[in-house]
Amino acid sequence: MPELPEVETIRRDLEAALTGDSAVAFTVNDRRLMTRQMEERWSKEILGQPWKSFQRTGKYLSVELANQTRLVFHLRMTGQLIVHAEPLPMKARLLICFAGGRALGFYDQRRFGEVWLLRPGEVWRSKNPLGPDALNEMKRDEFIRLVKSRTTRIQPLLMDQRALSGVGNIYAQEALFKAAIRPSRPAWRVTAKEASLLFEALRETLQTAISYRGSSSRNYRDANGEEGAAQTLHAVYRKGGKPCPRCQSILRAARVGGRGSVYCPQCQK
DNA sequence: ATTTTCCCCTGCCGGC
DNA sequence: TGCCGGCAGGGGAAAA
Repeated sequence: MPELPEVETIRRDLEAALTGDSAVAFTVNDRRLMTRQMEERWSKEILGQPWKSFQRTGKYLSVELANQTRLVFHLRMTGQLIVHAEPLPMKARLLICFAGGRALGFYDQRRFGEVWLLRPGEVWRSKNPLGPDALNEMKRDEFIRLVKSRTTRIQPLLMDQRALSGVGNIYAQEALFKAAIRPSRPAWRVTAKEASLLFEALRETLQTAISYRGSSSRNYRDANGEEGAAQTLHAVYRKGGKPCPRCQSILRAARVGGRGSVYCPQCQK
């Protein structure tokens, strides 16, 4: 469930907490995350290197170190990155200890999350390249062209990270509700005007969710271990059977592209 | 090109 | 109360 707003919140937290600090040690508690061989490489390339800058593209969070090595994290469903003032309250899959005394824990109940180490200039995801970031890169005209050019249904398109990156099930459903478009509508049947509205709805949804520090509907936590508040804004996500906040019709739960989706049958056409 | 199914994991929840 | 199947929905791979 960490989508763009949640990853962006964590990015900002880490930037504030760790910029300029350098790792002095780390512990790997889950071999699925990293082989011993990878661990050796990590030791050689990250220890003693100040953490310089923090970037986000889609749902990927990356850190650039002083030697231009990059660490890239993907939290998948249940990953958390939490900064502790001192080590270490619970067992992390990966715990990185910093010179300043802080520690960064990578927690991940379902263990789907991943982390990569990239050398300077190393090519990343050469096949399956990420589409433009939904907030920082995607432009309105390009979005409209994308929507008009595809036959797939609109919700799976919004969630396709090769088409545009950062949008997951929560914000796709919320943006489609705002734009009054049914999640199962074929993308090409969305009019240019509707696509334009959807683009604005999506931006607004993502930006507001960032200002609320993300949605903690399940187990998302920010880098301080605190819940976000954006779940209080959800109109449809996981609200099947409840009344539509706009017209009071009963919201319908369906499966679209193998994922759960909730919409209002009255006001989303 | 698109859709479906399966897989990776674990915890929670509802039904029996 | 306790067990169990289904579900949560990030992604990728393979099959339809």
